[in-house]
Amino acid sequence: MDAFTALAHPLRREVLAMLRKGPLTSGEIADAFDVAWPTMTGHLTKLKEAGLVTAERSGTNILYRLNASILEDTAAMLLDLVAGKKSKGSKS
Amino acid sequence: MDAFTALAHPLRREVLAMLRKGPLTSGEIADAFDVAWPTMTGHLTKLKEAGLVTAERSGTNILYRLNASILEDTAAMLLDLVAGKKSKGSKS
DNA sequence: CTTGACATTAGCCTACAGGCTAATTAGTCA
DNA sequence: TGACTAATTAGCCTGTAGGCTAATGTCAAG
Repeated sequence: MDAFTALAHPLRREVLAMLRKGPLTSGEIADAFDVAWPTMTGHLTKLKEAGLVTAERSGTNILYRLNASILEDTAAMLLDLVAGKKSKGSKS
Repeated sequence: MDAFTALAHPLRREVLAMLRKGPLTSGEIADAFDVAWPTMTGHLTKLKEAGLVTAERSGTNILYRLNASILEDTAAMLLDLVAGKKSKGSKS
């Protein structure tokens, strides 16, 4: 799943906003929203596939962490649509 | 349809890129892609609902025009997710 | 190795996106 | 008016996103 598609779902954008403050476990994220746990796992998997987050085990928990560079890249692509810049993909 | 969802489809992003250079008719847009005319109308309608383009009659033709401010706004929301700014709707 | 908590996978269901063809509306011109 | 062109609407079909429950895997503790 590409970043644009991943960002299309409001819940996934809210998850990203949560992760801004720091990494969180799947349980903490799922608990913050009114969805079943497997549903949240599905959203997190899509965010991971899009490269917007990274996952890392921490004992029994799994920490999800925001990957800011992909978001910045995606925002840059949007601005390219407006400004007509040709530069693509050259990041970090 | 919100802007993020509208941007999720690659063909719609390509249409926006085309419109960067100036307004085009539905026919010109449909002709540039390998899809049936009604299919393109559907995409254009979604872009219009998202506020990303505006439509205006010009004789027998209908001109579609890019609405840059919504794109800029959307890009700003993405950057907000990264930077942690609370301000929304900051314009040029 | 069994138990208990955390998280994902599997399976199923409903709704809607996205594509097509055919029919309809809107506007121009003879 | 009638005909022709441009674009949309209507209707149908297929695939997949997004939700749930139930089952399974993974790790720490005893």
